[in-house]
Amino acid sequence: MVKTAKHNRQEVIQKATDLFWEKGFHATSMRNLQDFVDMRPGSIYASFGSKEGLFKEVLKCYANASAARLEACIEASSSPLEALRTFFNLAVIDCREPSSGGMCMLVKTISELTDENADLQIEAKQLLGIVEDGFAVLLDQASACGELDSSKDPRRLARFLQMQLMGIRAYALANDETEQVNELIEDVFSSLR
Amino acid sequence: MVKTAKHNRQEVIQKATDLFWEKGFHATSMRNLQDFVDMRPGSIYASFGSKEGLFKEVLKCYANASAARLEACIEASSSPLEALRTFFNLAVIDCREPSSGGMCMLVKTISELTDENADLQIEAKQLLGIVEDGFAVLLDQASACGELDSSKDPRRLARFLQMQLMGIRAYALANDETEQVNELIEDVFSSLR
DNA sequence: GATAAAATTGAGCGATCGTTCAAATTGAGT
DNA sequence: ACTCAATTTGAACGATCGCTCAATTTTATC
Repeated sequence: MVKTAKHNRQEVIQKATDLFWEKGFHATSMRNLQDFVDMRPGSIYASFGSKEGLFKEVLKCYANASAARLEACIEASSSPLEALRTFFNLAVIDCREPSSGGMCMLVKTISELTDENADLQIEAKQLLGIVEDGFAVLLDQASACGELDSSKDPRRLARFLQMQLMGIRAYALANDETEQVNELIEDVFSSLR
Repeated sequence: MVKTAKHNRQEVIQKATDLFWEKGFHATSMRNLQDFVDMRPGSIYASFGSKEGLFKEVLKCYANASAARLEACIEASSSPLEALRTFFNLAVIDCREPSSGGMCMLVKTISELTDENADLQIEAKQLLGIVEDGFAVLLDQASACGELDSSKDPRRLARFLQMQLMGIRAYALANDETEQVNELIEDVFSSLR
């Protein structure tokens, strides 16, 4: 027998992601969430325990989706660097669709939260590390197949790329000129060579 | 006759900056501010009109201070690129002192706020533009005095640098390894040549 | 020192916050 | 159909939100 619960957990998390991503943790009220996912407070608290609990679950799903997208870029591309390039383009496009909040949700979370909610901060930092690890693996491959100057340290390059992606998505928030943002991606990847 | 008001306006704004920068707009309550600047609500509202009004004034002062710091870096340096390098180092150090919020306050603001508070968003975007203009002027000089390959477009390079600075400060939030952050600055400036 | 203007105070407004829980509803096993 | 556990509901809790304003204190002028 299939799941018959009125609210599919993944759908709820997805909707909560949309809202949290756009408005941030503090500016999203439980009443906003109740309306948006069409659940009453008791149900939400029975499922997720607290606003923080729901948010933490949202962060995990978001990071999983990011890792999955990077994987998809790899399979759709013929080389490691091309995969990274595709991933960057996707991230910036996602950044621009009005439904999303713009920046990487993990960065936005780290930026917003303080020592209150320390556990959420730590969670977000760890999840960012996972994505960076994915970059490092790809850059290792790029180095191995000669697509990248093998004298460069892949781990350091991964940090460099992670930083640049954060920068581009932040910059895109403040500057609506799509062409200029695309030039930034261009500049990043030409600086790799 | 000198100003004898109990609360110097600039001091109040500076304290408010510290609090807003660290906690963000939404997470900073008026009661937090009342305690921190030691003023009662009536006084604050008489001076600044609203929480938004105070925040907008804080943003302006923050941007002015940034521009002034860039100017100071220019005077303390012997070349345009060296001035930029000093400015980057300063920004990242400021980023790391625990009193401040870490990221550039303007980026953090744009990241946090939504269409509610649209005027604050617009304000922050414009102020960011001013800093970028400062970069462009410096890069123009660097190009003129041969410190920079004159085939490169200074405006585009200014956007590139602005993006990188955003990226580094965001990255520094998620990664506490000072050495790795310094390597990032290294990488950015070596990619300019 | 009397007086008027300016600045500051703090109790408290209505609204909203995250959260709880007794009651109502639903779904599976018999 | 009946039962019982699981799920969902929504009114309501105390706390806190941004903010107001009559009352008080401070300051400037004479």
